[in-house]
Amino acid sequence: MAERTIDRRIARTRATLQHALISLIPKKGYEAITVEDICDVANVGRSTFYAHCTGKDDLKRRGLDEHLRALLSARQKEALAAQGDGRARSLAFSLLLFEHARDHLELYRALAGGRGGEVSLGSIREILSDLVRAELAVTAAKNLPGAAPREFVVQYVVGAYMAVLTWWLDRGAKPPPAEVDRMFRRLATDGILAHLVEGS
Amino acid sequence: MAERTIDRRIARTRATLQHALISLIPKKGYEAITVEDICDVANVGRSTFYAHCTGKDDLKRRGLDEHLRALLSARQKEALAAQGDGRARSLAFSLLLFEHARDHLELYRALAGGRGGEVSLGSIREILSDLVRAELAVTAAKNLPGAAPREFVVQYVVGAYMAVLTWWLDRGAKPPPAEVDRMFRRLATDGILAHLVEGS
DNA sequence: TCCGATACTGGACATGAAGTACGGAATTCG
DNA sequence: CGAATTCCGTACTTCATGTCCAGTATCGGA
Repeated sequence: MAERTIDRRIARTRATLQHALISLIPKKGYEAITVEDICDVANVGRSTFYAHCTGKDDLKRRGLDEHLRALLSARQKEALAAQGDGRARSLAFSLLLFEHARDHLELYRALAGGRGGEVSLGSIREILSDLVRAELAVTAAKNLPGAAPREFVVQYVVGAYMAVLTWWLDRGAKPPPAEVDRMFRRLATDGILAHLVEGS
Repeated sequence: MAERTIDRRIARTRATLQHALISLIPKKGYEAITVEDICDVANVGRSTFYAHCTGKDDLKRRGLDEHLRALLSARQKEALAAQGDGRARSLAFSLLLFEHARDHLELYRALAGGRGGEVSLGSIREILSDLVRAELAVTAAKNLPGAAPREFVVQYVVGAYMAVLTWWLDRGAKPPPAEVDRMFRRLATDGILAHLVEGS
């Protein structure tokens, strides 16, 4: 309502700043980047920078949120399609996110890979936690006595996934998403024991 | 060889600085802490601080390393004992680290819990990766075709463990270490599927 | 016990980044 | 085209970092 059509200058500046930040992260590492660096690369005055966001973290968060929104909508569609299919595949987010990461490799590598990724990984982690939590709520009717609490399982799965994702990204996203997805879901559902004894 | 007996003044100063940092983290969060804050709490001149370490991160790392060394030696003993037993228990580090964390709750909560934990978690993550890697090298003779690469499994397991550990710490380490250890190792070895259908 | 060596004090200083403020130039929208 | 908005560039304040140094306290060895 408030913002009908965004001024082209604003859009340009924001996009330029985003791109500048992303391009800077692999070179210096997120922590070492200064606001002046970003403005320098983007050819934008520092005053202008502060007119758009309150700092480095803010800029990063905006960019990440924007891209994750796209993934979320895709995930929504997938979920609906799976419901139509009759039964949703477990850990459905996995393949989706792997593919999304591959499609925006530079972005993800900058945001989540190696050093300096901790900040934005928090956002992804939370979103994933919600997805897994919802999925477990359907699959596991209630907490069995003696079993691990649901939140425990959520943390377990999401933590494992995040680790695998960043590892995959750091190594250049070599194996195709489908394969990485298969490996992850196999480990998660059947455990490492099954993985060790059987082969495929 | 070089440092026979450490000067008492040095030992005092270092310990005081460590304690000051630890006590500050829960209040302000690691990122917001300044060197002056630490010196203020510790009643130590800033010059003195820089005579001992190069900065905030350095101080933190030293403290963590020191405490992890203790754990490592314990782990070594455990590993030897298990070998004498005939067969080492899988994921042996789990119980050990949970117990160690409980015994140094404040330290771990400050270092690994909530916000500001990302820095030092890196150290723990690396150490754990080494342990798991070594364990897998024994258990899984070689990479089966079609199976996930060993490093993939390592990242998976360590990521899951770190997530569970920080979750446990953030919630006050309520369940006893033995129970958390059991839940984790069950999930890791048998997968979440087994956890969902069976109870215990 | 005493003395040389070593570590701490406390303050001054340089550096560099974070934010803020504002007049004038450029661009956009209607 | 004209009014409104945005951007530029510069200057300024604030704050934390890191270094340096002379004086003082404390330690370890003889």
